[in-house]
Amino acid sequence: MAELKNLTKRGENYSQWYNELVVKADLAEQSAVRGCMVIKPYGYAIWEKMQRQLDDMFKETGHVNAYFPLLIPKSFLSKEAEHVEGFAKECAVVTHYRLKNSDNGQGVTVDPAARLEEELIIRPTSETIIWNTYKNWIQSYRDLPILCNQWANVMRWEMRTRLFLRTAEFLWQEGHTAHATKEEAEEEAVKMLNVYSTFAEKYMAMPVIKGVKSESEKFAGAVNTYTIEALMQDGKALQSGTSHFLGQNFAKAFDVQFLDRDNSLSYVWATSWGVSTRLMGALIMSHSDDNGLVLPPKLAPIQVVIVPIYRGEEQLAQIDEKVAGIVSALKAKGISVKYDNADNKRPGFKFADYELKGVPVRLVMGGRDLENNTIEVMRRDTLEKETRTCDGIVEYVEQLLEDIQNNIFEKARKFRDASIREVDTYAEFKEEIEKGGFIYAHWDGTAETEALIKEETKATIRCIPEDMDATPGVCMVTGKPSARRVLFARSY
RNA sequence: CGGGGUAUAGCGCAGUUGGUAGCGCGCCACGUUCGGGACGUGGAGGUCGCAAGUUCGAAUCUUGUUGCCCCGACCA
Repeated sequence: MAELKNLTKRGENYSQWYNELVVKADLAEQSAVRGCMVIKPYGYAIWEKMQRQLDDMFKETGHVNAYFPLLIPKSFLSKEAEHVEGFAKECAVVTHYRLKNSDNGQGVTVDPAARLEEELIIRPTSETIIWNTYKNWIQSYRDLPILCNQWANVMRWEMRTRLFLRTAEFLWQEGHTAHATKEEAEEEAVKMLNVYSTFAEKYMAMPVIKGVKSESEKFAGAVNTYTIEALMQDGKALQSGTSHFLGQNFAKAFDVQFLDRDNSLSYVWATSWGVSTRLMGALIMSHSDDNGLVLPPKLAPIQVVIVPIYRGEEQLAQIDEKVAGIVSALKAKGISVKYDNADNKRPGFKFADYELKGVPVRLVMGGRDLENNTIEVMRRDTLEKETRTCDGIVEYVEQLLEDIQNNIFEKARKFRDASIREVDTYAEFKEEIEKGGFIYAHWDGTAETEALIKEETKATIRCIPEDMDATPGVCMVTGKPSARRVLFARSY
């Protein structure tokens, strides 16, 4: 059992608070392997719920799952110029295929005789290996579209890592689609971005801003990168999912052409899109409070926990019996419920522990309740407690879970909305960016200005948002014409 | 790769002028407890990161070395 007390307050040191929370709530821990993470059963249970929901949504939009190799020949990676440029600096490379006993008799060493003729790259993303494969799958327009997704691990050798937010190895899904027309591919990229934003808002209860990345922030090898950007409680933005319109870049790099209806040969149009275990970090930093995690009911592995308070085994037996009916009725409604009658922890400990773990609803039954046919109900989002009659408790809890889901979304949305400010001068921008949140300002559209702003303020263009005011103006830095305001923030 | 820390029990730490290892939490056993993080009694657990050196004697001093953490550069 983790040490539960003395979780750092959120305001003091957000970074430290986040780290402690992840560890103490039993979600994950640092592994012995550099930059890698062990996702513990409780954390993985949340990820599994995310996976299942996303997978359903992919299926509904016509996608199928497949699996491609972990290792990518070096030559594949270098076929698309921008792509290799973007990823080269963070690739782990396999150079040998055999070990041998060390000469000094201690342990094993890499056998120099077993050097690979061509090095293999541990995938940082799978576009190249997949397009090398799609080449063989596609001859005619009748083979299109291809709508594949894969659930996989990838590896990016990051300098500095943080649990869930940036680990050297991470789990994700990556969709890779091939289309006959540009329009269809663009539509696909937008469609999947919408799947992500729906998932974020409806399931994670996390409001997001949809938009397009600037030229310098887009994916290496993409024509356009669509993104959902969320705001964390410390005022920093988090890119939570991306969908790329790849144009014909990878088709040209891997020579994937198809014969159209009119017998003309053309290159295939592509998209790719992904979300990762980073969403776990997003979830944690969107809702948690000083008592620990706050999980949206739709993703909570345990939605309802029931704690008995008793004197003596006889009373416990009575409570067990009374609770059993409630448990089975809740389960019948598809609600996941845990009855914790372990006798080695006292109630107060259990209360604190389940709050730390973000369980949305807690029911408590003690001797008084047994006499009165009542039960205490506590909701995690507001920490409010009330004692209610047991009659109709199942329906009440069912409704309460829905209320909590909506409430934490609304709370996060209000926080996010209040953090978006329009700014017209660079001086004002510099001042406002210190306060965190999103700044909506005019920019002349050049990479130079963007780089200058990043250099001077550490703020980046998070996206050119889809649903926000798009009237022209003048750049806050250079005074040159600006097509529209864009969204700035400091980010993870 | 730069700058700053740190390394002693599973975790968090103390250890004075060099004298042979300690505290809290956790863990195990038993008992009493149980409406917001219980208590008592007993117990298990450490070649003090690693390697040399100084010394009668090193967790402590010297040199080397390695790991980890924080701050930058890089990024989902």
